[in-house]
Amino acid sequence: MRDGPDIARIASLIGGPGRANMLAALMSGKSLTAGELAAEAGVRLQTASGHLQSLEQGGLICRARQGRHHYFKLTGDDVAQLLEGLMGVAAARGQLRTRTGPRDAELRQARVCYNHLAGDLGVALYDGMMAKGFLQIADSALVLTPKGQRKIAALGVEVNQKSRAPMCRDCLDWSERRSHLAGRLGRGILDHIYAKGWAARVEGTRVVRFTGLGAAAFREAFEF
Amino acid sequence: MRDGPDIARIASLIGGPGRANMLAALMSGKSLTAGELAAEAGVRLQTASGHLQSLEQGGLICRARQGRHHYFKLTGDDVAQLLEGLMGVAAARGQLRTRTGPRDAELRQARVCYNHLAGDLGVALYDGMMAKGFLQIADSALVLTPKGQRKIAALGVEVNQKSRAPMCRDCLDWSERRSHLAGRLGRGILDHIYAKGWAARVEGTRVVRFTGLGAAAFREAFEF
DNA sequence: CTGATGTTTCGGCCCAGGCCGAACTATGAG
DNA sequence: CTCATAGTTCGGCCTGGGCCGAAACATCAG
Repeated sequence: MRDGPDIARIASLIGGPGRANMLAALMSGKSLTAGELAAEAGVRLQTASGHLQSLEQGGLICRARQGRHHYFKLTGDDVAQLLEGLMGVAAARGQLRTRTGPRDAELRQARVCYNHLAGDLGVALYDGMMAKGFLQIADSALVLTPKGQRKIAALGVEVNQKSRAPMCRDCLDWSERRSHLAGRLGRGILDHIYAKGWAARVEGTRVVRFTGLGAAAFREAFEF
Repeated sequence: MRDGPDIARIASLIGGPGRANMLAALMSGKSLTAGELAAEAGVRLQTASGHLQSLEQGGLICRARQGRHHYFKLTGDDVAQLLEGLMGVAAARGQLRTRTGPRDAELRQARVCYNHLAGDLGVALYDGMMAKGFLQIADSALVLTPKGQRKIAALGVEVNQKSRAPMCRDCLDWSERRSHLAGRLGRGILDHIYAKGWAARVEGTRVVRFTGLGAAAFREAFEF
């Protein structure tokens, strides 16, 4: 089977433990510097530098130089989705890195999944919007109902209209085994959460930490 | 970033050139024996045997013994989808294995993509069903319209109702840069094509070879 | 200019993993 | 039973790639 695109190159790129950790870190959606990524991956800077070059050359990440810093991010949604898929398969196969710690609880509570909200709260939001009739599954595909559209507009959630990415997409959580909301709307809602000051990212992790009031306001706004 | 499922193990499993070739071969949807897979990957049997064990242990493929043959197939749609995603990213990054030959033309014409039809003809079918109002994109998600449901029923296409997989899904071609139809319906249609004798698989490849009459009947039935 | 910080390049060590030849096990055909 | 075919296990060779220390390069702050 010598036909088709070269899967192996890309997969082996992701497959190195160092590079995989870096990519996982970049799933936060933020741009990170070489040093930060080295720390995430637990390797020295030189090693990281090499990996980052490989990933860049492979087209999985791209680099923006700013002064003496080099910021890296995933090249696009397709890469993020691929990594998500990998996590899904890995999780389904029980390939969890057995490590439960204090940070873990917060991660399960609310974390960022590339550009949208995941974790308990993400799942709750999804379920709530489904129950209230804002979202609906039409023929196994997720749709924002007219009622949902009005709700979103009323709340002032801004959704990127230009992107060709799907409006709603469900994204399978590896911690919960349930769906949460991704796609342009998922991103818009997370941005809205930040903008309203309901929650903030915990530096250096994927944890999204809600304030007490913020969590309440969030639940009230989206009625779940 | 020590949290989350262990991406690296799975990715590196796919990343080995030998194993990647085997997986690509299994994307045909057919079960293949160890020997066939060894040939596909271009390695000796002993090597293949080792790889197959790794893949099995990693949960990407499963084995069915039948006499002295061991048949392997992908464990599920999620794995196939993951591989598809990899192909997509690889193709988008221009990582095509530059190899054009006589077989290539047929592959671009009509081939199997795990369990549904891809290639020129697959894309044409998709476009046609869209144009005729059998399929529709509702909020960036693919839906089979009532009209489409009647059509499918009239043709006698059998769709697996039990599976929880989506009814319609679009699947991005790496040869065309366009969508074709996947999901339960995509599978049902391909089965229908075989059942009607419109086309048959070319042994050992992903090529789907239509007969002259078969191609005409296919186009007429689905009105494209 | 000098010094501090962030990143890359170079050279070398080392080991995991790919591959194969040869021998062994299982199933089937006669 | 014997022979043939499909697959696995074992042992060894060898390359590729991961990682690091040291040194070079780049950018900024004085």
